[in-house]
Amino acid sequence: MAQVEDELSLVFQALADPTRRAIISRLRGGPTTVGELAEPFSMSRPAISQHLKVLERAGLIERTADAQWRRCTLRTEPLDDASAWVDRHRDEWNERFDLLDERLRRLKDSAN
Amino acid sequence: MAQVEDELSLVFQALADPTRRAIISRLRGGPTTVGELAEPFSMSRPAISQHLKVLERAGLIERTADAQWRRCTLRTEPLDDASAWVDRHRDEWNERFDLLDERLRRLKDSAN
DNA sequence: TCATTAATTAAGGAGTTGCTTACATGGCGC
DNA sequence: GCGCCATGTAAGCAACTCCTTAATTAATGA
Repeated sequence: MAQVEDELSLVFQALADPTRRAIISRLRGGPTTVGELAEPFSMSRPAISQHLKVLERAGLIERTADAQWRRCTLRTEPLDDASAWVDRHRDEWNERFDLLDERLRRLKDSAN
Repeated sequence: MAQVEDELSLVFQALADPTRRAIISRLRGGPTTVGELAEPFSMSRPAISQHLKVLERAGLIERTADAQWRRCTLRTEPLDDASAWVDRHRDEWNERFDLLDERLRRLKDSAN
C-alpha cells in the first residue's frame, strides 16, 4: 500500500526515480518548459507530464502557465526537509559510534 | 516502471515509507531483534520482515543471525550518498539564486 | 476561422508494493 | 527426538506505479 500523505514520504518517493532526479538536475539550470525537459529522454510527453505531477505533488517544482508553455521551476524547501531527516539520522548514529569508540579506548587504557 | 537497480533509487525508495523510517529511527538506539522492532507497530511480523528486506536491499541495515534471533544493525553509508545528492542539488540551486540576486542588485545600482 | 503547437487528461496494461493469513525453517531446552 | 520459540517464505489481493496511445484542452498566428 502506498496512499502516502505525509510530506517526507512524498519527497523521498519523488526522489526514488532516476528520471525524476534527472529532471531535478536539469531544472537547476533554470526554469524549463515541459518540451525541453522531455527532449533528452526516450519517453513520451505524457510520461514526463506524469513525472512532473509527482514532483509537483511533493512540492519539488512549481508549474506556471506562460502562453501555451508551462514553465517548471525548482523549489528546494522540501529538499531541506529531506536533507534534515537524513542528516539527523546519520549524524546521531555516528555520534553513538564515536561514543562507543571512546568508551572502548578508555576501557583499553585502563586495562594497561 | 520501477525495476530499479541503481543504489540511490533503492535508498530513496526505502526512505519513502513512514514505517521504514520509524524502523531506522528505532535502530539508532542500537541493534534490535525483529520482534522488538515489530512490537510498537500494529502490523504483522511478516510485514515487518518485508520492510526489513527492503531496507537490507538498500544497504541501510545488516541482519546477523544470533541463535534464533536476527539482530538488525543500521548502516549509514547509503544515507551518506542520499544526503550528498540532496545537498548538492539544494546548494547549487541556492547558489544560482544568490548569483541572480547579486546580478539584479548590481543592475539596480547601475540604473541609479 | 482554422490548422499548428504545447501540454494535459483518459484509458489501459504489465509489473510492483504493502499488507494479509497460512505454512516452513531452524535453534533452543527438555 | 519433541514442542516451543523467533523468523522467514509463499500465495493472494487491492492499490499503486510507470509506461503506452488516443483524445482533449488551450493559446498562437496566418
